[in-house]
Amino acid sequence: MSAHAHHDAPGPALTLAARGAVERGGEQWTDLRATVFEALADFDKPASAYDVTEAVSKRLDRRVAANSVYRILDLFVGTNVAMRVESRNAYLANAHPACRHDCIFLVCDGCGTTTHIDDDRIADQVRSAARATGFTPVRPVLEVRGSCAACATPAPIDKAA
Amino acid sequence: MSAHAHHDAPGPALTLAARGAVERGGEQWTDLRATVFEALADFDKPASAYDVTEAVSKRLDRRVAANSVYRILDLFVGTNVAMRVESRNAYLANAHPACRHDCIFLVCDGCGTTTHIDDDRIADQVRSAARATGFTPVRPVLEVRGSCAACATPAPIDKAA
DNA sequence: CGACGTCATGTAACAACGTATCACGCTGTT
DNA sequence: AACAGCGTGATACGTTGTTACATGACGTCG
Repeated sequence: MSAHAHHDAPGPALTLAARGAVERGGEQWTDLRATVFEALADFDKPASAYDVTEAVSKRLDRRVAANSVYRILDLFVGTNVAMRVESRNAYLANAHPACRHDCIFLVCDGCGTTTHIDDDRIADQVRSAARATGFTPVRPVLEVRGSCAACATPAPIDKAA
Repeated sequence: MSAHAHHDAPGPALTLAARGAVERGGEQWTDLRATVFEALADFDKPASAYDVTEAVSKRLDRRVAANSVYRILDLFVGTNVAMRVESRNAYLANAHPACRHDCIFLVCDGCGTTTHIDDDRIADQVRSAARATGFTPVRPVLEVRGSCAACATPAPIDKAA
């Protein structure tokens, strides 16, 4: 575990920002929520609710119920403190809880690494294309499965030779 | 935007088109596959693999294993005959198996109805935004949660009063 | 100070989604 | 007839997500 800084905001600052966002949403910032957030933020890939449950249980040295974690994760998504990667059934801490974008996730099918782009131009086009059909967009889900630069390894999906 | 004809191709023609696409993909068009496709095409909303399993079992008047249906659905997705709605864990028959687009799904959180837009302009932008970061896109997942015109009912997500 | 309400969390059970593995039967080939 | 390849059946398992209800902390109000 050497010094790898995958988050532009360092841990404590990020947690503080998250706390602010949650409280501005009219929700409390409890110890468990803090722990869940920190555990989530420590992953550098999208983590499933069960992964987070594991991590939280380890941190607290007691068994935490998966369903509490689900609730908290949902609350985080609702307050823009975390995001859900639909095509992976997994969650990611939001590095910028302050700004709400519709971000685009780039999900590597090889290693699972997920990066994101905030391209409001594209997101706006998607939203207005939706509205043009009489649909009222609430939450765009913009994800791209593929291979990251590292795993330029091809063929993640096919059924082998 | 009323009179909605969600399947421009009528049943038999659509099934035929699907068959063509599957066979061009080097796969066989079996009776079970045909039944699965027809059952799927009969839903006007995204259907879960289990919904399809139910429907197929009813049509054939015998119990079909969910896992066979999964295999077939995956094959359909691979041959562009069906599409998967990630944010719903559900599948949709593709009304145009002949043309491969990256389509955008509009998923109503109220009634579950899902329509789709084929906007290659947006899809291309998403793909190139991804490539710009060194990522190799394979399959964009473009979905929008929200409310359809009918269910203009607001508040699909919140936790109630 | 005690009754009560509200909210976060725990517990247990369950439902939904997805995959692995091995067996069986059909079809085409030799 | 033997074999290989493929599609399917059957069974089991693992993961993901939800529901219902109980408990405990904390604040308000009588």
